[in-house]
Amino acid sequence: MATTASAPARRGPRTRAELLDAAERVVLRDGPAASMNAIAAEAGITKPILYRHFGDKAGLYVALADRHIETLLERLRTALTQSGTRRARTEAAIDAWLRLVEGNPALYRFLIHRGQAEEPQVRDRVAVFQRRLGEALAAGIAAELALPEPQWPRAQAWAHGIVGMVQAASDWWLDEQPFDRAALTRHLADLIDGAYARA
Amino acid sequence: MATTASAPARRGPRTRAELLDAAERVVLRDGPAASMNAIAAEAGITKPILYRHFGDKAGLYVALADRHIETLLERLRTALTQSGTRRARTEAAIDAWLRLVEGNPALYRFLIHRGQAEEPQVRDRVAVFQRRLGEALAAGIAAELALPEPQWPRAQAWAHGIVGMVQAASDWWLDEQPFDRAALTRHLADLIDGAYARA
DNA sequence: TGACAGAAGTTACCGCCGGTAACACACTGG
DNA sequence: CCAGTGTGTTACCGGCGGTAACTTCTGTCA
Repeated sequence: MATTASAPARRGPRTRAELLDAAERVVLRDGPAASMNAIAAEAGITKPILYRHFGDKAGLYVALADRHIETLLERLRTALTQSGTRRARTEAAIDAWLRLVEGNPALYRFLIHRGQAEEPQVRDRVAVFQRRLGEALAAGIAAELALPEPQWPRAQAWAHGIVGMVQAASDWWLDEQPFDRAALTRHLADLIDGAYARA
Repeated sequence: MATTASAPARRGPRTRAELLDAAERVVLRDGPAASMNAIAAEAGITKPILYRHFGDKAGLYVALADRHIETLLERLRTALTQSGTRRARTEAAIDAWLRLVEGNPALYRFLIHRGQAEEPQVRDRVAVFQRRLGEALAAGIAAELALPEPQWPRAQAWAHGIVGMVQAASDWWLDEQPFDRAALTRHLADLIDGAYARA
């Protein structure tokens, strides 16, 4: 039916990248509840091929996330190691994150909001991303403060906390938008800077 | 089979509380992926009764969450309004949260970690809890700092950020446990207190 | 050129899920 | 005695993630 003479429907192999493109389109359109059938249809193929490529749904989602995670981690590391004041580094790192959030909320929700969850395996593997963010930030903080190794756990606690802070504030801000991105960056940097203690 | 003469299997009505008890047992045992069938079986009944009581899975989960949310919110409000130093209030609020996390990780994951998610309706309604935490904290901060109304959004940004901070730090800490609860409380209170800026 | 290995892709199925329709049984009040 | 109401059941629906088994195409090498 779908494959009449007028629609040759390519028999050749799809590349992994093409499949991921299709999957991304569907996920960004339907949210993380996107079904494997829908993704396969979007890619112009059927389910078993997806499973041959990615193993299971978790594998597909991880592959999807990996395309963006490295980019973002790199931007954060750049922000964290740039020259200038510590405050500038703080703001640059937060802003790198908020730009992603503002520019593509659907992608953000997919990446960090572990939207799918159903299967524990998916939750765990996607949660890894948040952990990697935290570890990257912990390294940045330890370097920033020149902390000796015994104090690393403290830096880790702070780092994972800060990642969660920016993430939760992003969620709230996406819904409410009471001010622009730059203002949120400032407010969060203020908080990390100890503005609450001084207020 | 399961209902032989030796097991009369009660024909009388189950109360809503009994059903919630059973649901809670299953959710804490199997995680948020617990199926309605499993919950019904645990309660000694069958699915349609659950649906008569709670409408759908989201309804059951909300009812389940509501049993604990008010308690926790009350504890937080108490901590936020107690007398003493600001630092003491900060630590008391964080510690109230961490006690729940440490005392019943499974319940914590269910409440805050929006584990289920599959259906958007469930996600949204469960996410409401985190929002309420944030709003309660925002009120506390606005009161603490005697902020005029125009500055409330700033307090909200901080509050929702801090809620996320404590939550993310809890997640990490539950897995790693590099120090005890009191130390985590101190570290997080330090961060809010501006220790990073002073370091 | 042609037989063939193997990748690419399909159909058809499995068990389970959330959710519902339709029916069976007890208990009460008129 | 019987209707009505609430409690429970069985049996089903469509759709999900995932898989087995088969077909069809394509490139390779004698």
